[in-house]
Amino acid sequence: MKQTRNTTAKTEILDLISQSEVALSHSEIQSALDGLCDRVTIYRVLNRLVEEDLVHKVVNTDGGVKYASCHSCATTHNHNHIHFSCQKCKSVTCLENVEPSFKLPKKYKVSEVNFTVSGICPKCS
Amino acid sequence: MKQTRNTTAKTEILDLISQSEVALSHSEIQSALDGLCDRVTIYRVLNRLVEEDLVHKVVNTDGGVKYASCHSCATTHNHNHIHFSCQKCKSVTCLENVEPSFKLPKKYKVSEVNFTVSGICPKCS
DNA sequence: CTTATTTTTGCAACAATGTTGCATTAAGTA
DNA sequence: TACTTAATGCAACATTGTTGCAAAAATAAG
Ligand SMILES: [Zn+2]
Ligand SMILES: [Zn+2]
Ligand SMILES: [Zn+2]
Ligand SMILES: [Zn+2]
Repeated sequence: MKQTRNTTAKTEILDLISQSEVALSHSEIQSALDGLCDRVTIYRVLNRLVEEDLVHKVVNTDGGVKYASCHSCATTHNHNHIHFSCQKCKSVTCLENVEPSFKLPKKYKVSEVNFTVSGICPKCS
Repeated sequence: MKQTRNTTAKTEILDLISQSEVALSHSEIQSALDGLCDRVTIYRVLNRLVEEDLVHKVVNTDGGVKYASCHSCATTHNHNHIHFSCQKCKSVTCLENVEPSFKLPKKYKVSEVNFTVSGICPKCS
């Protein structure tokens, strides 16, 4: 297994995501970093962070991809909660307490879920 | 309100999607049509089909977008069912009978959902 | 059937997002 | 300090989706 190193880019990006209330997209991160590193580096760091389970990926209802930190990972480590996507302010929020229940036909083997709900968030209504 | 016309492209594309067991992506449709019309036309037809509720859009766990026909639309017309994305054969299937239940905090107003589960489908296991 | 009206289409150009190869830089370690 | 290997920057490319505009096709009207 390969090693992983702590670089400025990685630290800064993880800090940004951890300290954000909402999930962040690549382009939002790029603006926030303001030239600290290259676009490509951001993509690679994000992949690494997901790989290392320090961050999780959220696919929005419009297909856009955002990243959020795993606040509850220390204990349970699953990312089965719902994400809410506000159509007004475009924010994507983890609702870590909301885990939907569903029953698939037996033969399906589940390894990952992505539940996104869009509408109007509390702040916008 | 504007009219809508029945064109060859629209008919062919709707047929393709209706007769498919699995959800189809733009590029899959393009290959199947084999030059019948331009890429751009396919995008525009797909948007129209979604607009007219003849087809629904599925955003996969990897962010890819696919389209599926609405078999149950005649009666209930909601697209709240789960979609299953097979990591092996890459197929995306509507599980029209599986509607997850979940409870959001009161203040959120829901207008659309996208539930995707990925793993291994029956055919691949 | 012919003409008129409005939607659709094709094409070219553009934009956004993500990936890859390769030489250079920098982190961790001995 | 020097060495090894991961991480970065840069350029180039790939995919997906959008927009403007002139030409073509579908419906409606005569
Ligand atoms: Zn909002
Ligand atoms: Zn989350
Ligand atoms: Zn499969
Ligand atoms: Zn479906």
